[in-house]
Amino acid sequence: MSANFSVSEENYIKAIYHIQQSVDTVSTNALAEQLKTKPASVTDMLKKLKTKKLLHYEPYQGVRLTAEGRKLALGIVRKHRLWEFFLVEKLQFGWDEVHEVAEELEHISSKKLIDKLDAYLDFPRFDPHGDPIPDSSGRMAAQQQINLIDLPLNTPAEVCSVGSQSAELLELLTHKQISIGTRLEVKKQFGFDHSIEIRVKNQPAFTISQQLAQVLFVKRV
Amino acid sequence: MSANFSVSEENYIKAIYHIQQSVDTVSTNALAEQLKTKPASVTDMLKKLKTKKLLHYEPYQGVRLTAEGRKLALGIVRKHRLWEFFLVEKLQFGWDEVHEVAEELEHISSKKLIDKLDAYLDFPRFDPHGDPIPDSSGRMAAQQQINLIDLPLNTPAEVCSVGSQSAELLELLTHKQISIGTRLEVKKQFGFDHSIEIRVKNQPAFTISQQLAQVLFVKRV
DNA sequence: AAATTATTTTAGGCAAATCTAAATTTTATT
DNA sequence: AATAAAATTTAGATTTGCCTAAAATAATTT
Repeated sequence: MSANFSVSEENYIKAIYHIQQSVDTVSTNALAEQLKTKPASVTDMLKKLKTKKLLHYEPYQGVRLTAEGRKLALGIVRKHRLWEFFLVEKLQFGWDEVHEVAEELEHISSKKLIDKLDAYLDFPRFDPHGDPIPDSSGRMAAQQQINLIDLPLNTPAEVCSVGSQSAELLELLTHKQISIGTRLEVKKQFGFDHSIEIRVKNQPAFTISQQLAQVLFVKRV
Repeated sequence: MSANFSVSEENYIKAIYHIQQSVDTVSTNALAEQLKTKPASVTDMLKKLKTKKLLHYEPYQGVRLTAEGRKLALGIVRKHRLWEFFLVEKLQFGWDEVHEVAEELEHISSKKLIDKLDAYLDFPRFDPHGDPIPDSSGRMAAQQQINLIDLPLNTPAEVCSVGSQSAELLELLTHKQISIGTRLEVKKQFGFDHSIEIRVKNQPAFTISQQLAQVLFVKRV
């Protein structure tokens, strides 16, 4: 039954899946940038993947995965995250050095392999970055969000929710230029007042209070 | 330093390596058959691999790996056999169902991965088929040959050497249609006279004496 | 030694996945 | 609404790895 796709095709499907986490329709340019290729190449591949019914695509209208495409994407994500878990848990890799290797391993096709690996690892639900691992039928836990207070030092993360909607909080966030999607790392933690020093992009680091940190939820990136 | 080769290139190098175990120089046809491709395609690839200095090749003269080619081949063999060991030992695959999956895994490029896997498996010296696993510098134990007497029941094996050259022995072997390369399995062992019943390919099983079995050396296949 | 057969190489093409440059369509701006 | 800018697609090439058919070379047989 389940067809056989090239590494390239799988990478396109995976990239579309990831971009669709934040926008409904994926643009040719966004895909080209993500895949480090040229827009013209993307167009070619989209036409091919459309004939394979993995995505909805009309010229100039962007692209969305079909149910079948999503299923394939979840299979690849499952493999990627299980292999990452294996590398960290069993082979003692650091969680920050597993991505590249998993990018290769995720294209190994044997379903039996991945299901046996899953069982061997005792069906982990989150990978070393905190991202949920789809089970063999494609279901997975909601995105794991952690409190900024609990984010380890020097771990890239992205603000994904804020624990209050008060005007005062929003004013403070605006002033600090923090919003949903802001990427940051914690550089220092001060035990005295539990304040933390964070760094956004390449800007200079600055300090935020315990009270503020406690209402910010992030996911590792 | 170590360059990056395509899956196809690696498969050619590996095939040449294996064929060179029994003959010094590998013919285009032999390679084509092993790789399930056409001789013309082989010629193309040989020309390419020659420019990469992985092999010695002159038109019509067959091919031999260079030291560099051999090193690459040993790296691939190492990966293949370590993954096979992993699949059987940790993931509970049967030893007869790991080959295909290992054919894919052997092309994962990370050296760090394979060295960590090696350590995790506690540096095994033989894979589940009894073939030796090269260490990280390419050294490996001699081919594991065992006496036919010691071959477990129902284990496919191949005759690889004969412990005597006597005419009488050769006559007997000819009559039983056993030669180097014959594939067989032991189906029964009789304690009374230590004779064993063996089966060659799909032919009916037949019995051979203890004396004969003792001079036949096989390797698992 | 000549002729036949088998092996190997060359020549010319094809499909996948990419690229650059040019044309087209959409979106944004005046 | 017209124009400028941005995004996207088309057209035409390139590379890799494979193919078939034909030519060249080597090996075998008579």
